[in-house]
Amino acid sequence: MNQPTIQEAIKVACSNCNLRELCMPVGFDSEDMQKLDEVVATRRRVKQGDLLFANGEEFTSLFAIRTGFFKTCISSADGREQVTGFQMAGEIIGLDGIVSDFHSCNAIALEDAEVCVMPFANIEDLSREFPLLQRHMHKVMSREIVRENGVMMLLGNMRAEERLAAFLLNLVQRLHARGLSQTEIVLRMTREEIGSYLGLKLETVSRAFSKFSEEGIIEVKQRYVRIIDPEALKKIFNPQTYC
Amino acid sequence: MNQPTIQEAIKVACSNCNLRELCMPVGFDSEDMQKLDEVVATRRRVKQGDLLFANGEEFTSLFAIRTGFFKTCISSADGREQVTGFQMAGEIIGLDGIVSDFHSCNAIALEDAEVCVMPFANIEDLSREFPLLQRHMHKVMSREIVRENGVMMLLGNMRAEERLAAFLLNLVQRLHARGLSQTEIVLRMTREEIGSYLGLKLETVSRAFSKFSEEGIIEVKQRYVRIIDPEALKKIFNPQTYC
DNA sequence: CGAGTTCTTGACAGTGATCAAGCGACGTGG
DNA sequence: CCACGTCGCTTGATCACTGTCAAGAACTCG
Repeated sequence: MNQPTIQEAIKVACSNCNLRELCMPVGFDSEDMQKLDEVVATRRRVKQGDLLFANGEEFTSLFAIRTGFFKTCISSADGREQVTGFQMAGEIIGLDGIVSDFHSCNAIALEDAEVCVMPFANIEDLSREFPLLQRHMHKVMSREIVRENGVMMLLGNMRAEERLAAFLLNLVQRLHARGLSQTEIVLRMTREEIGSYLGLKLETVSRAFSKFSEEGIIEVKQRYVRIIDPEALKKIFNPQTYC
Repeated sequence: MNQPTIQEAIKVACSNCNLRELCMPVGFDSEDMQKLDEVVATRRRVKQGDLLFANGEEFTSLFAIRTGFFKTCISSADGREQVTGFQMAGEIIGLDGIVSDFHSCNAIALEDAEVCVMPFANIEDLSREFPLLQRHMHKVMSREIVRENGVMMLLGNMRAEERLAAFLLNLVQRLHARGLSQTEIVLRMTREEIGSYLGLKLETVSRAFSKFSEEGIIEVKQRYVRIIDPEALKKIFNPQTYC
């Protein structure tokens, strides 16, 4: 579980990465793009179940996910765990560490993964040189703040089925943005992890899946989920708009 | 409610502001400090109940709170409201707007307030010039992300009394950092607003206050709260550490 | 001083948690 | 390739915390 992960020396450039539009700013000419490649020091592989970083670990780098799927989670002193997010290809992970120079959550790979290691010092240096990169980093952080605002709404105001509907819609939307199906999902996380993210117990998550399935809104078979009636899901998530 | 707020032309400098250490980076020499004064364009007064900015409004500036107390909140399509934070003197408000150039929440003054208007363009320009300022802004955003992670833990895993204990401890700690009492609070928000922040109904908040009061942990009289037994509060918030 | 807002408290209801049992999928090793 | 063990998932029964509804008290502010 805790073993050090393989550090790879392959130096691969953002400039010819097909995920560039997801994790890097757009609008660079090819010359500047070369310089921008310096944000990525190395790549690193993380096996399923392994930590990308852990709570209390020193913060040095942000990570751009190239392949794979992560969860971030925090635990309270008495051992209760809260999943704070699920991250997929093209997303940036590690922002929690900036404020104190130590990570305040665990990042765990839910499937074998590869990340680009971006030393934060490089990011800050290049941000001073390239306003586009500076702006991009600000937007990445602001986006995370806004996402968490939305989660607070989920956790504070929504009922179990609304939360799950919102979760599925968000997931499918992000997967679709990556060229995957708008209707079919293979979940990378357990019912318990979904429940932790949504402030529910795994049984409640399971029951909500079953209910949606009975109502013909989705088809569920373990980790496989097919969305049959996305409008019905949106209606559950957001009743008023549809009344 | 929505009327435009008074824009004041008084140009006041960070360099001789007693809140500088709360909202600005430390370690500047006096010459650089002069330049840093350029982040603040003007000040603005906001009356109790008025909006500092509203959901959907164009984002141009961050605001540093000089005096007063704010809440930020979002509403779902069907009108449910979620308070996403309470902000006090020295704190920065408006980070939600960076990602899309539009604000995604409402910021409402809970008492008459004055803020420093910091055009974001100024902040970005000066951040490129002053690494200390750049680092500071990154930390401010990261701190907000980490704070929201903590709220997710509250909302997802804690029970009503744990949430209220955490809320009171957090509030008193922030007030103490501003030179106010460690034991006495005058709440600026209603039970309903506290409840919204904590994912509870106002009656539940009221009952938790009453329970703490009966147990001799706090003394409550409407908005006035005195913490008699902070250790008991910490124990409620975080049971395991004390067993 | 009075109207309206905020807060408290009680009674009851409902959503989701808890406890429990069994099923199904998957991976490993014989 | 099959048997078996483990882990994850489903489903049922019951319980408890918090929500809802209601009424009245206390406070605030014009």
